[in-house]
Amino acid sequence: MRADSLIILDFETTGLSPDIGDRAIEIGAVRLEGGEVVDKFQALMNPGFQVSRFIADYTGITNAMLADALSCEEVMHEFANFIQGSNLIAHNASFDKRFLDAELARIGRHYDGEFSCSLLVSRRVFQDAISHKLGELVKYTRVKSNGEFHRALYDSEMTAKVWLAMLDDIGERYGAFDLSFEQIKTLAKTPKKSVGKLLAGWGSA
DNA sequence: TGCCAGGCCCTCTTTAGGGCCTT
Repeated sequence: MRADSLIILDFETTGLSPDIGDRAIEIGAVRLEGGEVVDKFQALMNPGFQVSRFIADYTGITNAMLADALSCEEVMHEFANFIQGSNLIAHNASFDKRFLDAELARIGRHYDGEFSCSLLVSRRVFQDAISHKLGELVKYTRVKSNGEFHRALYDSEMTAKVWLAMLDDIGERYGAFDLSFEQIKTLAKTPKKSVGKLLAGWGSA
């Protein structure tokens, strides 16, 4: 595992759960090293059935676009190669992890990284934010955006910028820099009221 | 921008209910 390589990923899907037949239709991801985006991955994928009007409207991904796309199986083999050796971040990671696990299980592939969640971390670091939706966090952190949300690569890029803004905020407020992935995972499950003490302790260590 | 599912988190809680997030 490369401690300095972190992949922020985002799926667009046909619905909310692979347990009821939903499939991935797009994957986007950026690789962060040393606080910089050093690589990107984006691909539409054909789920083998028509997506609903709601999903087409929500994502802008139409059935015509998917008709020319590679299959989920072909794309996910490429993506499995892309993420090997890196830890993973997603906004509301429980959602993306379910789809990643389901799509990789279909092709017999595995990944060796661990997940953490930018939503859970943001609820702890930005406790005064009115909302922790990705779009609202982009405004809160004053990240530049053209508003093209709900496409996988764009959302992964915005998540990466919010993620870096959170790390900057932790550094500025607590003097805690270069947190390890294990520290991030600890932060993501620490009770909100204990977060200040935890980060102050890391800052003075 | 949904009614689907599921994890997190809060509270008028824990033998539960409902809002927040993700598509």
